[in-house]
Amino acid sequence: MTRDPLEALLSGSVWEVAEGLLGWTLESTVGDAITAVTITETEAYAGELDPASHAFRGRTPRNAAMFGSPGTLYVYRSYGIHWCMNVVVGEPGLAHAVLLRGGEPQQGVTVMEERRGRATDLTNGPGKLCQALAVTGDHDGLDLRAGPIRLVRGPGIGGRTVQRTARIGISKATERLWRYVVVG
DNA sequence: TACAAGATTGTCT
DNA sequence: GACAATCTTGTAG
Repeated sequence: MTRDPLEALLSGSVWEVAEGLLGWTLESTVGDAITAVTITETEAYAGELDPASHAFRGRTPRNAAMFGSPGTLYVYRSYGIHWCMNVVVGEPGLAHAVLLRGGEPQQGVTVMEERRGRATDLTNGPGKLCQALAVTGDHDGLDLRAGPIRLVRGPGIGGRTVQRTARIGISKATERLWRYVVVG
């Protein structure tokens, strides 16, 4: 069988994927512009096993995409204002997902600056990342292999270390070190 | 039917 | 460092 690196990555556990996604490229082809970032910050959410996950209390119209197949994009609205995106992992119905929290601008920086309305802090946060790449609820449930939002093998983390820390912005299960960050 | 809380960000002091 | 903006979900009456 083919050795598609994305398939190989997605076949792992949600924690393996969260760490393995660091250094990958997230490419967006929304509109006429192509924008891409190198992923440097992720968090693991283990569905119904995880009190901090949206899927903990079962399936709802909002989180339905999380119960789909591995490689599905799950986009949700945060605080009614921002969008945040996840990569679905594991068997369908498991609702495991990796939250993409941040990255380094790699392509289409000018477009990202226009979308963000500023030239600093373009992609160092979940909501900012989605705005810079023009990811919205319209992309919820899409396949990350097909686009317009795609995951492709990136330059890697260049020998830098990966740090594991507590997750951010949640009030439950904060003792679990399920956040992965590239140092530097 | 009403209300509180949330995987955030930007602005003001 | 503190607070407002704004929408979806879950729970209570």
